[in-house]
Amino acid sequence: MGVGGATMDERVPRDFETLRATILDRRASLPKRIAQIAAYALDNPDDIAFGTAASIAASAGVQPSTLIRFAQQLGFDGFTSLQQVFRERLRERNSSYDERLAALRAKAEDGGGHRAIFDGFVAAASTSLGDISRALNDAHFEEAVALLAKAETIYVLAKRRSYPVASYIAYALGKLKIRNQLVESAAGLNAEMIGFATPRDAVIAISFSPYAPATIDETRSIAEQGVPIVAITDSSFSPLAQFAKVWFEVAEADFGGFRSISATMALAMALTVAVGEKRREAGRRRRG
Amino acid sequence: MGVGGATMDERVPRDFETLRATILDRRASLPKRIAQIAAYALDNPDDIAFGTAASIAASAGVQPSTLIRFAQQLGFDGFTSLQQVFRERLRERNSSYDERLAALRAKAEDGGGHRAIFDGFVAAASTSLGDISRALNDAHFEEAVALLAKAETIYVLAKRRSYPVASYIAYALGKLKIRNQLVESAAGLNAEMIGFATPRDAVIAISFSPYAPATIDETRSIAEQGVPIVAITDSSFSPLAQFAKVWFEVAEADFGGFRSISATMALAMALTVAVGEKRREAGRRRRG
DNA sequence: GTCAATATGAAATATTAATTCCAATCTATA
DNA sequence: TATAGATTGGAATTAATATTTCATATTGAC
Repeated sequence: MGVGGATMDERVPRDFETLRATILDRRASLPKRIAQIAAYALDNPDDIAFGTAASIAASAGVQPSTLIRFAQQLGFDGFTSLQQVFRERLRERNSSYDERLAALRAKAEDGGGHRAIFDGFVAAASTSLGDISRALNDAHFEEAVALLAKAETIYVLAKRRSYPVASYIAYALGKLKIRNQLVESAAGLNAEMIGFATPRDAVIAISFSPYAPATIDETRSIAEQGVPIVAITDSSFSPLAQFAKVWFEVAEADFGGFRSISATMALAMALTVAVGEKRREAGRRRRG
Repeated sequence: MGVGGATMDERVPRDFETLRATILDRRASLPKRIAQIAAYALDNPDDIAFGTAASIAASAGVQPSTLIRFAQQLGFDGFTSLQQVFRERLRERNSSYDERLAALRAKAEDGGGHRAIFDGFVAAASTSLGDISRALNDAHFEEAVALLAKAETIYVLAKRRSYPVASYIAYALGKLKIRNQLVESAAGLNAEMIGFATPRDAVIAISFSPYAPATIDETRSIAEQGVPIVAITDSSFSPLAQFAKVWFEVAEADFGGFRSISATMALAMALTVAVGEKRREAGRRRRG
């Protein structure tokens, strides 16, 4: 005591890369069984993340107590805390942007200037794009495109935060000469407008939590008329999903309480252009 | 075989996609708390993979027993076996991510359906975000924020392709309780609306080549009334630039003839939120 | 080859987490 | 509105898992 304890400098590796480096560094000086489990850990990190001490020890051909000794030698206070590092690694792989976002948020909060706000929104947008790129289901996309391509008129339905997306879709459809109807009558004639839709038409409905009641109601009533619906929403439990023939789940990252809209926009643009494309293909085929 | 026991049909989902489909299928018939945990599970699959029954239940706002009932309703014999499915998903995702990406790229290249269109828009959006992140001038941004923060009313001016951005800004300003006016009268009263603006107000004008003549005209006339203008446009030669106190040049990448809009959106959101922030700061200072 | 230090195996124990059970509360129905 | 059935919350119980302990084996120095 008093003279600077031996364990004082034993900095416990908190991330996988540091841990890996530490292990490789000490490799030569490790006793046989410890070395065995060390090699196993670096070769099968996923097993360490999910297994139990007993199951891992068995796979590696050692006793559970050896596994714990290994963890302790590295400075952890037991197997459980060593395992955290391996689990963290898996999580981070999936969402490496989350930390960056958190950092930016912190910076923006303690007065990092307004630039931090801008960076935050850019990061949120990038994250969202990455997520949707991974999550989008090809088959659903094709199905949605097919459904929309054969519609006589495409109705576009969205309020509030989703409205900009709807107005963009309407603009792009117009450019592509695809008949469409943005449901947004200031005069409160939405119900009448919707009344004209038939099963030969189609709907793109967009709504995110908290779902605008008007969007839900309108979607319901148009679905009851037998008009097929493509929904863009943020959870499979969204009230929109139950009415839709096809739906897309878009998880937008948020910054400062405002969610990004980039992933939704990218999806909307892709849908629109793909529908245009499909119609051209179909037209070509029909003409010969 | 033959007699078909009662539990025989209870096919337990062994992979995540099947599980997901099963949950969505039964969604409507699930009791409240079970539905709550079901929604949480699909929205936060990683948490299910890593958490303990107690921690997950707490995050989802239910009792651990509810979590177990949920697992049992799906045919698992307990939480632990349900969790296996979520863990398996993570392992697979990680191990095959690179392969999947490569396959995707290959497919996109030899015209593998409409997915390529989607990927193209995601790529365009990412590029645009990267570009603006590098190009944005901090000083200009601060200047624009300052100018807008002290405005009595913020007028938002945009047509056609830029209109979705304008509607988003108007929505966000409204949420932040900042007085604003979206100039978009269907009745053709834009000129009159603009007539009310004074030098104590401010304008956000957005227009990209080919510049909508109406936007240019309206921006000119409002500038002549001495109202300060922040412009978002795509070139320093843009007709908007000459009227603006501050302007931002946003270069959006395009795909298939359609330009991305993500960078503009990110800038718009950042401007809006930063203005809200600045007003709060100013308010705090004024009050003490 | 002997001794001390270190490492290992295996079982005992302590801890933590999953599961079950029961009373209380809702919900739909007559 | 009374009642049966379903659902839920929370504590009690049971199962599992990590950790400790101690006896035994191995290694290296003299």
